[in-house]
Amino acid sequence: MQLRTEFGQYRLFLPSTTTRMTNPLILKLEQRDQLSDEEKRALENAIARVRVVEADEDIVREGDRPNESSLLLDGFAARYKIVSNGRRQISALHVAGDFLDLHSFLLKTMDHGVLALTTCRIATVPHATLEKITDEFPHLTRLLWLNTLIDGAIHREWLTAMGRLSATAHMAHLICELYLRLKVVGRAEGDSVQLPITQAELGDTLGLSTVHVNRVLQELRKEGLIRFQGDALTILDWERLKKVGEFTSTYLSLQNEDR
Amino acid sequence: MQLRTEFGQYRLFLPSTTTRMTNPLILKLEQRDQLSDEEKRALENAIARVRVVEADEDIVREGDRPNESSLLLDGFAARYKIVSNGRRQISALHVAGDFLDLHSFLLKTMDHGVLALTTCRIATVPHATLEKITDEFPHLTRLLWLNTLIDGAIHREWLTAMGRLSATAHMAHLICELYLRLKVVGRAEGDSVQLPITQAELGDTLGLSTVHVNRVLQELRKEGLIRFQGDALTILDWERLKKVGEFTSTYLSLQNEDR
DNA sequence: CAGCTGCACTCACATATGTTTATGCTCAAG
DNA sequence: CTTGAGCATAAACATATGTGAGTGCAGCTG
Repeated sequence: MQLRTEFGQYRLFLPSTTTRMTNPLILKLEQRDQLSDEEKRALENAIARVRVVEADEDIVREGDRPNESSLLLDGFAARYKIVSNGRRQISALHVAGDFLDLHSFLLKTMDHGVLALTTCRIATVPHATLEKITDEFPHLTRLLWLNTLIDGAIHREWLTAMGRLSATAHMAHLICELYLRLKVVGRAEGDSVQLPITQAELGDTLGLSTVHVNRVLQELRKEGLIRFQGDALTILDWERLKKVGEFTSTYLSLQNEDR
Repeated sequence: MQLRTEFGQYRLFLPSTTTRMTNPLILKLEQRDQLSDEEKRALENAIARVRVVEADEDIVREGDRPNESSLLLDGFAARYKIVSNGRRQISALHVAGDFLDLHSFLLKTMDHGVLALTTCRIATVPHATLEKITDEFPHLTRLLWLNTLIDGAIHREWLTAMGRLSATAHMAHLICELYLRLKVVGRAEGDSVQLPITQAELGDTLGLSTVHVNRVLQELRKEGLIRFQGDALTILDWERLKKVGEFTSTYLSLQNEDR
């Protein structure tokens, strides 16, 4: 099966029965480096409480100065900004295991909002706890930093796709990325993932109109690259999809290394 | 003078005679938080050597795994990526005081190249030294982290501008940003900055063709918002330029806060 | 001072993507 | 069983931006 090759090299540690129970952040970090038991405990203990946010509600608002950061345990969320004529741009899509606003720990003021695309389970980590972690756990601090660096790498990749790829290629690129990111946190089943995102939301992500999103998706379907009905996205031809989207996964840092 | 209001609130510490001598990174960090003498010394000592890279040469290449990070002391540099048809996208522009690849400390493999747009003076900081700093100076570590977070915030802002603003607004936005960033490190003289960037490079930054960059610049000139001859960029009407570019400076974190 | 070279700038024309408006699903609510 | 909301889809038309080809200037270089 085509996907085998892509994933063989990442050596995913995904005991399929337990993944949904494991803290997806730990799952994600362990993909990139070793975590000591003490570090894992520090992370688990950092969670002050867990809350649920319903779809289409704001998780954080632009202008907020939160004193805690939100870790997404389950669901899909988006960082977004509204510009003058009411148009919206989504600058990041988040899946289980992602910190939604870890940067607010140091940036202080939110320069964008974060929205729940689906019902979201969210763990909150007080900034005071993060400060304590940075004082006491240098290695864990580096891994949290790494987390934000990967966000940055994804932003750069999106910029490139947005500026220099066709709408079709851009969409293919995004699909490749989301598929891999979901896979890493145990949210893929074979070649399929649940992707509960409307075409309008995809448009706001890619900087396209909904009409054009629709055209582009149909092209990818017609080419036999994907199936996408309801929430179920299936990759039909990974290699060709990668090629169309000019996708290489380097920027996701899916390698386990000492950091 | 119009600019007074915008800058009054940032309380810049810029003894104009000394700025060019001071390490611009320290200048930049002190805009955002207090640095102890010990921290400043640690930063100064982190510099292993200073090198000069000529215009149009690569500073780091895609695929590299550097064991040191480059701090730009003087000049202009760009992070870029080439896509299949030879088109190039610039995902970041860097000025004095910016780390060009601080992220390579933790990401390990460069997923993009960094290019000197002009002759660049570059200080190199070994990753081993950065690791030592993260082990011994938690607060300084947070400030370095902050540095990469601001890069991320700029990426998000560019994404929004690229996806949802017109070419003209996008250009205005970029000009506002560059002006402020140069001002913070003492590279502005009144309403003017030296901006030695060609229209082709601006195109690669904004995701536009050179022809359209030219059209857009002429529009901004015709509107009386800027003057831009040779390398000299002058802001003629800051308030209107901000409005056209829908620019707000929050994302640059120009506030001094405890971090 | 002749001849390049790199850039800014132009014009005519091409096209990818946006806009507007409408239709028809599907699914939940009544 | 009907209604309505939210989406995906469609077709016709509009436009912002790209493409290709060329001009002219300024500053090097020999």
